[in-house]
Parts: sequence; C-alpha cells; structure tokens
Amino acid sequence: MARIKTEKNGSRKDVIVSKAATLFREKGYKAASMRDLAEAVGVEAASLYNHIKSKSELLHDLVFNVANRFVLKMDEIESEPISSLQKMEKLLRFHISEMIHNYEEVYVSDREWKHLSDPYLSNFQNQRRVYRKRIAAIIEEGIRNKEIKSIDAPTVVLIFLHAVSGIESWHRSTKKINAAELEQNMVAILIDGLKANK
Amino acid sequence: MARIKTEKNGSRKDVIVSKAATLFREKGYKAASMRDLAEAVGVEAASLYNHIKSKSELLHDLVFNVANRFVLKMDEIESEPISSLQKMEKLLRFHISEMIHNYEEVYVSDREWKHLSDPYLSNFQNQRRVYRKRIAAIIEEGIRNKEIKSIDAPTVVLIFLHAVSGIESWHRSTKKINAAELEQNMVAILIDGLKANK
DNA sequence: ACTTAGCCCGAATAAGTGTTAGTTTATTTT
DNA sequence: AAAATAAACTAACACTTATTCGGGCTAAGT
Repeated sequence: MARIKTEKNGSRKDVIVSKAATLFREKGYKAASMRDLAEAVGVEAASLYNHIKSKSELLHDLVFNVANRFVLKMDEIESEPISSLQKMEKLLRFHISEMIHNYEEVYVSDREWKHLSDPYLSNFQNQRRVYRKRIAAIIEEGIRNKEIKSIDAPTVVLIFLHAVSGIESWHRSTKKINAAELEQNMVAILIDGLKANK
Repeated sequence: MARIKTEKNGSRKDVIVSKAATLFREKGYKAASMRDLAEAVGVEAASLYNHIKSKSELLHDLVFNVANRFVLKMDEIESEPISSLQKMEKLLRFHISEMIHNYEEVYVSDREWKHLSDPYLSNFQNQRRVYRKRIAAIIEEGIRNKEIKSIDAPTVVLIFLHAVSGIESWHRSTKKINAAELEQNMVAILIDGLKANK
C-alpha cells in the first residue's frame, strides 16, 4: 500500500498542502479535483481525508499562511527608521522575493482567494484592504516629505502590487534573466518612477 | 414564456456573451455554471443552446475578440512615425482605456484563458508570445536610441502588462478617482520610470 | 387565418464533484 | 508477539455539471 512520503520534519498534511498549491496554480481551485490531487500525492482520493478536513481548508491554509507573512513583514518595515522611499524599496524587494521563492503559494493566494467561503472570505478582504492602506500611508508620507512625486497613492499601490505579480510570467519564461537581475530591474523602474523630479 | 431581450442591433447571442463576461469575471469560468448564466439572462439553461454551441465557445469568443482588438491596435501603433517612448505611451493609454471601458471582457481574457481547450489554447499562447515580443522590440529600439534607460525589455513588458491589469482593483474601489486622472497617474509612473536619466 | 421558423421549457443523460462509511493493511507501542 | 493506532483502500452517496431531445408555444410572413 502506497504511503505518502514526508520530507523530514514535515507532516503528511504538509505534503498535501504543498501539492495542492501546485495544482491550484496550474488548473485553478475549482478545476482542480480531489482526485487530481490524490494522484499527485500518490494515493486514493478518500485517503486524503485522513489528513485534511476539506478541499476548502486547503485553500484557506494556503491563503492565510501567505497573508500572515506579508502582514508580519509590514509590521517590521513600518517600525524601521528609514525614509518612505526606502520603505517602499524594502517592501518591493520583499514582494519580489516572495514571488520568486514561494511562487506557488503566493500566486494561489493572489488569484484564488475569491473561492474562500464566507467567514474567511470577508476576513481576507478586510486584511487585504488594511494592508493596501498601510502601503498607501507610506507613499503619502513620502509625498509630504517631497521624496515621492505628487500622485494618487492608491493608484501607486495598485501598480505596485500587480507589477510584482507579473513575475508569474518570468517563472514560465524559458530564457529568463537571473533572479537578482530581475529584482534590480523591477526596482529600477518602479522606484525610479516614484521619485520626485529634482 | 420568457424571451431574451436584445439591445437594438444586437443578436440574442450577443446578450448571452455579454452576461457570460460578467459572470466569468465574478466567479471564474469553472465556477460559473450554465444555470447561473441562464438565470442572469432570464431563461432556462437549455434555451441557451439555441444560440450558442457550448460553454467553451463563450470563453473562446470573449478571449479572441479581445486579443484581436489588441493586435489591431499594435499594428497601427507600430507603423506610426513617432518615438519609441511615444509608442509605449500610446500603447499604455490604449491598454488602460480598454481596461476601463471593456472591463469584463478584458479581465476575463486575461485571467481565464487557461481554460481554453486545445486547438485554441496553444493558438492563444502563441499570439500572446508574439504580442509581448512586439512590445519588447519597441522598448529595445528605445534603448538603442537612448530614450529609454538600459534595462531588460521582457521585464518591462511584464511590469507594464500586469500593472495595467491592476485597474481591476480600481473598478471595485468605492472612492475612485476619475478615469482620466487614473490614466494620467499610471502614465506618470510607468513612462517616467522608463525614461533614460539625462 | 395559416403556416413556418425560431425560440423556450421540462425531462433526461452521462460524466464528474466532494465527501463518508466500513474495512483492510501497515506501523508503532506495550 | 499482541494490542492499538494510523493511514490506506473500495464502494458508495448525494449532488452538480454541461449538454441533448422532443414537444409545444409564439411571433412574423403569406
């Protein structure tokens, strides 16, 4: 009988969640069936339920894991004694790094959160709204200090967040520049685009 | 018996395709059922099949309608006798305008194309690849002419395209700035971020 | 007034969905 | 080695899915 092989220090549930991330990214949450997931894990569909409660729990776990990481980093950056522009750069680099190294999870959180069910759905939407406001606050501070050109902060937030999610294309691309270069290029365009003309 | 009400100069199929766009955007292609669509149209599910061939045809129609519009505009811009930076600005403004005025279709094309089935799927992916290369070519020309700072062109393309798709958030936002302002802000950040330092 | 073509509905189909129950097999603990 | 637990299996349930078909309604054209 085929058992789920765990990495060391990892539960079988961890294996399932991780495979789910890949599958949800590839096919989308709705289109990915529990039978697909079972096959990826190497076991029958029913056996998954010895380790997880439901399909939706998988999505929930993925989404909130990622969300918490971002909120935590935001706490850290906010409290640092650096300029607004430097905060934006740090945040940008963090987003890029997450998108590069935790691709599957981050991507799924970003695209599939709509399928959360309702206590969690509105919870997530709130967290998201607050997070964006915190970014906007940094930008507005930068505008007041004349480090950042005078533009609508929510628009910047929107460009910022979505530009980073473009790294998805980079992952799929065959002849890609290396990760460090990618980061440098993105910073160059986005942070330079923010700087006040002097 | 309930009949589908058409706008003037529009077929009943047009009504269905249009409602499908809204539905696919809201719930995603897979999660949106033909019964949902039927309800939105105001008719029973079976009746839809008097006007369309299949659910997948709906997606196909939406996606390629949008894709063709973009390719057509690219043809136009490429042949104009203006600088690379100006071409990029024109292209950007077109993308923004499309995202504002044909929101549902454009959004669906961007997010749900994965669910196309295979003669069309690879066809779409090809078109997409070519389109991106054409953008990259404009940028590279701008770099050679020293209008645009020396950066990796594919990275710019990726930022560019995804930043625009952020307008999705703008649509959902309650207190939004007006469309013209939004456009101006996006151009300010993205095109300025491209300009070579002088 | 009568036909005809277009349109809609109810019912049915076959495939696929997440999930549960009951049981068997493998591993760990005593 | 025996007993207990964990984790797998098979089979099935109760639904939902897209789609088809046959019959009937309705508006337009003669």
